[in-house]
Amino acid sequence: MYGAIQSRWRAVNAKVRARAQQIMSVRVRFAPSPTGHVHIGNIRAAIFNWLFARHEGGRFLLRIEDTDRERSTPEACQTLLEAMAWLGLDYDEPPVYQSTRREAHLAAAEELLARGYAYREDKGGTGRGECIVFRMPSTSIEFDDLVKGSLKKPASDLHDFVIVRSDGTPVFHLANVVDDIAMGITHVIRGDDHVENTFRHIALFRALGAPVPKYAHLPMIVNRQGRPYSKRDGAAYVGEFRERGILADALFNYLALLGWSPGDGRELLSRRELIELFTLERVQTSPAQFDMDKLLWMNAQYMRALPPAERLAGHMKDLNAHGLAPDPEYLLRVLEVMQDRIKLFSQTTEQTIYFFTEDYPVDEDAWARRWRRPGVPAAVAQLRERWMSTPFQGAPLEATLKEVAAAAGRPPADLIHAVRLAVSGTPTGPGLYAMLEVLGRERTLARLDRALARARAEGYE
RNA sequence: GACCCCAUCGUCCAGUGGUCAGGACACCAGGUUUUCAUCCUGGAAACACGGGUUCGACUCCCGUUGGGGUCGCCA
Repeated sequence: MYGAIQSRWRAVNAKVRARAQQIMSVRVRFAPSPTGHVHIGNIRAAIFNWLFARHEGGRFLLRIEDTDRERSTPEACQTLLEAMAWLGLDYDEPPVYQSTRREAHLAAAEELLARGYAYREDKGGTGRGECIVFRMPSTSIEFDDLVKGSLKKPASDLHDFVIVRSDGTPVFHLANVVDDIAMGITHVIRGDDHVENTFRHIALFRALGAPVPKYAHLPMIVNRQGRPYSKRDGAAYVGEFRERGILADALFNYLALLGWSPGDGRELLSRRELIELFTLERVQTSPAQFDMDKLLWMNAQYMRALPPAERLAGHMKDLNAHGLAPDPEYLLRVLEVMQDRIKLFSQTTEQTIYFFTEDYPVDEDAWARRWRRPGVPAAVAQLRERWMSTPFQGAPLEATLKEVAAAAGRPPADLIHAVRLAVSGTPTGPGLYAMLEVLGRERTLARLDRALARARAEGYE
């Protein structure tokens, strides 16, 4: 008997909890205005919203605030959507285009008017006609910011503001709040630059009879001078990072760590781990300076962890973009000897050009430095003759070089560097013998012949 | 100017009254290597300043200084 009551109570209780859960379920949104490029500060806000939603098992929504018809072109929206997709910021409901919600915004304004929360006015007698002004309450407004703590504004600092322009279009504040209500937003996670707006927004929520969401204001991403990071400070838009060959996962990981950390020192975090660890409580209160060096380092970590096929594709793409289309098998061998030397896909061609064409740049200073040494050209000439019949593999090539060097009474390094410059044009790169193996005998000998001829022409011997 | 926010190595973060103030990037040195990159080892490097509170402050409070944000019929 008692057990039955208890189990029934448990069932009811579970139902109540489930219902409460449904009502309270987290709903956040990213609400950018499409401008044709997506700033890292904005996308970082999107990332935090996304992580929060995923961590809480809530929903992440997208609202495109395209009411500024000047900038909000279809292309700009497309850029935004592409950036989201590239970073894997998937949203749980179809995007809401704010420009389609004008009627709702104006209806809300009418309601505020009807209920005395707003009034019509020809502000300052500008002759522009009547606009609708929201009447701020005569009491102070206070709220608990999830990252900044308690924030308060006395009534004396709160001023009435326009919610519908004299041309009949709704202003940002009105549209933003009306849409947040319609979308059932429970948490507003946005940039620091919105804190002042929050007091107005809270007043609007109340006047509209809607529950006020929780707020979390993120510190800004700044430049070396502590000012908001802009395109003048380097890559600032998502598209630029993508073009430079930065991996989406690396950028995501790096941005997640700008203003937040799990607290245990871990930095290389998978998406899964980020979701699991993310909490607003651990969000930093002070601004963070963007550090490209660290992003580059992180990108290198992600690159080497990439599945081989994806790595190959990434490098191939850059080569293709430069008009090169090497055989995948051959490219694979090149990458094998290049090891961790390429840190960005976008630098592939630049660093491996000599593997694919005879038209590669030569570091003139290094070339002269290596070839002008007396006896070097002659020794290389001998080496070239020996290599005609040496099995073209690392060990024998190395043995031969050392023999020739010894016979010429020179350290092997002298020949190694001279040969390196001759066959690759650059003083840096993979181990010489591995490089020669990939290049093959024919190309190697031809390049040595050219170098020898050049040395002769320049009077080196 | 008014209102608000912020303040630990060069940078990003740990640190929530008692620590030799820790990690990462960058930097420097050494090792590995023919070079470069990687990798390994080591090093230099910070609590803005001044008052309190306390037996004891990087940690709490106040002020100063410095930086930033907001003050639109932009979003």
